[in-house]
Amino acid sequence: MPRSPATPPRPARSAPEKDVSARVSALSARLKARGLKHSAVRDVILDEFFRAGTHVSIEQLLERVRKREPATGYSTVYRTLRLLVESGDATERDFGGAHALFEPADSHHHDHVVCVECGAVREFEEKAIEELQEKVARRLGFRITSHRLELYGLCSSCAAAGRAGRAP
Amino acid sequence: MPRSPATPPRPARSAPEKDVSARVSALSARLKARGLKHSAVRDVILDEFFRAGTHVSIEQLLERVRKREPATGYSTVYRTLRLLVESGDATERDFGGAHALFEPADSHHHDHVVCVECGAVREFEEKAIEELQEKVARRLGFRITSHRLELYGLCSSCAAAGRAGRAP
DNA sequence: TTTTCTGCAAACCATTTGCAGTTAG
DNA sequence: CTAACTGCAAATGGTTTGCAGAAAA
Repeated sequence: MPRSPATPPRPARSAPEKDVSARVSALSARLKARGLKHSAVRDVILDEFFRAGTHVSIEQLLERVRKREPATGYSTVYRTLRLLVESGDATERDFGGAHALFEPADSHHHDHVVCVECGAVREFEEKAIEELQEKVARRLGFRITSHRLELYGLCSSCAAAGRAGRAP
Repeated sequence: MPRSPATPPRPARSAPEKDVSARVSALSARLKARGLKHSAVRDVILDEFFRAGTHVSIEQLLERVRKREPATGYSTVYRTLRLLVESGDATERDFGGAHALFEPADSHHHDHVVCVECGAVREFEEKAIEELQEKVARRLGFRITSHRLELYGLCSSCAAAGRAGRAP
């Protein structure tokens, strides 16, 4: 039962202002077309979600959102994220930790490397691996619809920290 | 949130008698050395677990065990499996379904292909993929300690059934 | 007004654990 | 007799859902 740290310390890249607001308003329009209503809280959730740019848990996102909308409840964030997943704008990931993590759904497929020490998540793409997966599937007579590839280990910082010990 | 069927219909290979009993008694001895006691119920659980030969959930295993030891409780199976995982004799898997699945820990590493229709699980080994994973890790500065690769799709039977429709 | 949104609290549910009685050694 | 084992029932803990009031359209 691998347990990943509750709060990945490394903030990672965050999306540039323009990208985020454009994305949010486009999405907002799409939601409206679905007959859904507009709301301030939801806007903040969307904004913070796409601004985070990394894999965030509901709790982490809630924390960010509450800085702007203090009364926000867990369920609202939960339901909004669910909405995004259903509309295909977010992807739910389970890296074995306690909580599920969510990330904006990019158009391009990618897999993940997860640091078991600090929880940092990096993405990668390796065409050759995908091809080999297809080959294996063919060999076994399977028609693959999706896959899941995650590498677990130590990121360079944590590996270095480990070698050096934790002395100040 | 992928939901895999509760009861994989395909029984898959089951280990030959001799292998199982040998394995069970060896394990039993090892447990005794740990200061643990011998018990009829536990023996049945071990026997059924290694006899199953495939990925089984606690519930599935419990069902088999109860045919021989009707009074057996869920927690006992749970605790025995936990014991096996800790001793390195079993591996816990999570293919996204409701329950965790367990399989005897073989010495050789392997990955899985899972049929999303019937829940069948096949194992495979692809050295080339492992090597590419190492390459990717090196590129990103990670020291990999483990990984997880699962292919999801339709097995040949389910694919065929799908093409033919469900007519009798 | 009507429909959707929200926060809160309760419900879910697989998994864990506490407990008291049973059993192996 | 002591320590481990067992079944049962209750506790956990993240995730979902029911509900009544608030807010859009």
